Amino acid sequence: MTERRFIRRGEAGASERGAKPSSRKRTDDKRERILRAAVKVFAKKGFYASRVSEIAKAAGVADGTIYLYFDSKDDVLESLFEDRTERLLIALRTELAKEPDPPARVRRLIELQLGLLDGQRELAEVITINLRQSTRLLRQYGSKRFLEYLELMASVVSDGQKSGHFRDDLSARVTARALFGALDGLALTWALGDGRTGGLEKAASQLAELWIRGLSPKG
Amino acid sequence: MTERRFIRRGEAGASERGAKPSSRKRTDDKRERILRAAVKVFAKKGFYASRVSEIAKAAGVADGTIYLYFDSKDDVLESLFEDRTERLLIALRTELAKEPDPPARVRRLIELQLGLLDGQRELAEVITINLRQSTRLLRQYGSKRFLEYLELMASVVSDGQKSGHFRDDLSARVTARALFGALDGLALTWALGDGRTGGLEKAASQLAELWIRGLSPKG
DNA sequence: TTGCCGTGACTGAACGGCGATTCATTCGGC
DNA sequence: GCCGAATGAATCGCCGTTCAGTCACGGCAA
Repeated sequence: MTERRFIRRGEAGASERGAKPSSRKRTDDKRERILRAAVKVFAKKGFYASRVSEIAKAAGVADGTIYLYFDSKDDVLESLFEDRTERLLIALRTELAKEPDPPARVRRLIELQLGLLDGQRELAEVITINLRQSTRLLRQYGSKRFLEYLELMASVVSDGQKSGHFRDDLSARVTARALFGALDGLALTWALGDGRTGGLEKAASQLAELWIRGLSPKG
Repeated sequence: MTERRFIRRGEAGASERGAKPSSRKRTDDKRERILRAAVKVFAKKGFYASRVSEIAKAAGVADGTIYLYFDSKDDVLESLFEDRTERLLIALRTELAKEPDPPARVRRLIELQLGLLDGQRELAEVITINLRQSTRLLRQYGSKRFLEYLELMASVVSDGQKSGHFRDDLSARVTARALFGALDGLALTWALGDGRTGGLEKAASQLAELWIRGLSPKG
């Protein structure tokens, strides 16, 4: 018998004064709390070495509670990706729509992707490392969000080619994959290394310079 | 876990240092056979989903035999990586030593790394995916072979900067990480995708073009 | 207002399967 | 016969998942 009672409801942070009276709904912020805890735990130990009980503990819920919100441990990881990648894609699409100049779009793409991870070392670690933990997840994603992502990058390149801003002797798809890899690799080494906020920012700027010149037409 | 490594003199391959006459009677090429089997199995199912018994079966040995050559399942992956990366590093160093022209060295680097994987889809998969499976392995490697590798790449860049062949407004280290990422990402998508022999070759050529121009000085 | 239910979110100890590792035994060359 | 290599069935600890209970809350009747 544990003595201490768990704080039921999210109202621990009492700010919810006049909020929903329907407090006991399962749709609390519990799900999000679990996801956040999962990021921390997965980042620290990796998916397979992480115990469901650790996530539960970090989230401040009981082990069983996790299964009220997710089907399985796998599902936690999967949902995490789904959720975070979705956000990233939306942000990218919105931002890129505002910028017509191809070189500037490439720069924006790079800055956005790295900028979103900067200051979120743990998330960066989960995304760059754990994505590859389960082949299943990767293969599955390989045909959904991930490809969608690559597609977005490739379109930035091919648009630039069509308008004559970029050389056209390169496959947009290959270029996109390489760019994705470059960003991913940078994020990975950063996450495993110092992981200091701001570190990625400078790298982003340099990388943009490099790619823009690399893509420039011969003239 | 285990820090000590038995170097069980699997003299099948490496005619490296101190080529000992094959005096070991029973120490066949078993070690190498196990490693080869591990590549197949890991590539197919991923490290964590692979069973030691499966590797044993694929290698044509008993489960217990694996523990005569390796400390643990982890050690199999680690040894695999150690072994294969070593070969790659040696090949790269040898080849790069022959080539003095900086742009050509970059091209060579790219062609070699991708060329070695081309036609070895399974190995590519293990290296690009499974390397990230255990954070432990990755972190540990992060300070050994992996850094050695990045160092090599960075030196190609900084040498070119010193001689004035490359622009010097980029950090050689950042550039190296990005290049590594680009190669890794290309290999990854290739391995997960069609994985056809020859596919990487064309990509390598394009990537080289891109990077060489990206690194070129303002001119 | 008070007290009594019904509901269902939440809990966490216990279960059960699984698979890495072990080790008593066998094998085969010298 | 001796010795080390090889075997593979048995072990055993671990951890994802379950589920029988707990209890907070809101509703409702008196």
